[in-house]
Amino acid sequence: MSGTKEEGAGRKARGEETRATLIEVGSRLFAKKGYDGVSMRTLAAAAGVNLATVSYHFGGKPGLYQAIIEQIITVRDEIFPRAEDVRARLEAAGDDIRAKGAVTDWFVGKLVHEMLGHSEYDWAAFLVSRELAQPSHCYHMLVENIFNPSFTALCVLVSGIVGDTTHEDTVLTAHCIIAVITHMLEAHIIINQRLGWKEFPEHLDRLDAIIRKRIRGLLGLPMEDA
Amino acid sequence: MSGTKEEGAGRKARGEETRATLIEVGSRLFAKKGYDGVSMRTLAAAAGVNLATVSYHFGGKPGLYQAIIEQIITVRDEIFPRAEDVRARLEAAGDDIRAKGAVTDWFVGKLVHEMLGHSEYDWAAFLVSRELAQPSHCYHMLVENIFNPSFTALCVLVSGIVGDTTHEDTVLTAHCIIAVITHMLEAHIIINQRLGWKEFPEHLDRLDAIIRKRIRGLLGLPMEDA
DNA sequence: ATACATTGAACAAACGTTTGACTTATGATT
DNA sequence: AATCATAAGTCAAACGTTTGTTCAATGTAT
Repeated sequence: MSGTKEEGAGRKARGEETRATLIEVGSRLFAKKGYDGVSMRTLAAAAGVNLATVSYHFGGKPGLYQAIIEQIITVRDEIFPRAEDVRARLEAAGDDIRAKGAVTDWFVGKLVHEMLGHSEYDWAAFLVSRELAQPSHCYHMLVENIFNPSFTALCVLVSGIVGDTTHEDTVLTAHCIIAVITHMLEAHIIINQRLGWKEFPEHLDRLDAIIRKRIRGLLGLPMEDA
Repeated sequence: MSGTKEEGAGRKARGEETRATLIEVGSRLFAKKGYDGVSMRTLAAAAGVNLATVSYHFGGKPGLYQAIIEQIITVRDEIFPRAEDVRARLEAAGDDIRAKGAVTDWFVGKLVHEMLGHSEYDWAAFLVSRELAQPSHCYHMLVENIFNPSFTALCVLVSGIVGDTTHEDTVLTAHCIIAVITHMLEAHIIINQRLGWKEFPEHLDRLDAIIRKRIRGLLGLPMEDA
């Protein structure tokens, strides 16, 4: 009776629904067109609210964008594996190379499903990855709360798989893995066109299998799990 | 006496130098801030010319952007290996796996040096790669003249190295290689910071060696050339 | 009655574009 | 050789829109 999500909003959360709508519509628009490519009027119209409503709730355009980033930060752990989990699985795997391969598969599989599948967070990943090439006023917040924790988890995986190597090798290899996932996101239009696919989610198993195989090879693991 | 490039411009090429300056300054600015993030006034000021000069030479903002894209297209072959060259080298390599590795090294090395080294074209690669995630009115021109020819060359390499496999595997593996190079470009700020480097060009040999190794692994080649 | 939410109207600033006058090499005419 | 008409290039100023933001008025549940 109290708070039905979609409609109603009977009692106290009258404006809370508007906030949520603006964050959702805004993140999709900003991800697709870029921060400067979206005007407040376009955004308000797409969300079905008045122009002034955005400024009322978020204080302005930068405020809405920051609210979107902050919301993404709160769900980071649902998208990206945590360093402790990676460490635990690696310790359980020990020196068994097949078990190590399984840890890699788990890691990559989670990224593929959360970032390339039709999860709630596909636009979020798109938006965040753009900040790398075109930093905004939220960049430092993202470095602290998204990029660095995710990178740490990835480094734990890489150094656990490839063993002793140089710091440079670990860092760059970790970024190779990020590269593959984010590129599939950014270039999904032309990739789907070249494969004759319509969208990734319909072929997620094939996509997952191929990416997993290539990242295994990249890490020096056996590419087939025979 | 006739046409000294930098200064003078005594005779007929009075405006030709301005055009070149605007294309160079424009490509750097568009690459860094995005099309919508650069105003005509900012651009004109950065180039040291009057605001109206841009419209005079290129007809407007979209005209300048298109001129930049067209100039990039003319130098594509200096950046990206051509499909015929890849095919020729692969045929010369035959079934020797070490020779195949050398072809891969040549391919990747060229990309690393042209796109990540301080070549003339580093900003061009940055600008073009953004079109994948955020297509402009020049997108189809880029697909025809840059993306498709480059992708074809890459597919020749991939299918020549990994042998018979599915079409999906070839396409996605080719994109994995593109992914690594373009990501190093897009994320160069945070990568350099994490490595304690200042800029890629100062460490190009290390960068080249590590990327080469990882892409060899990704393709199922031996990672060390022992 | 009160506090929160939404609305249409207006604001100054910045946007891309256009205009007309001024400057300057070039090529034909004297 | 000196002169002049022409065309190309540059510039300051203004054009009409669109931008993000603000404000006073209205609506609405508690």
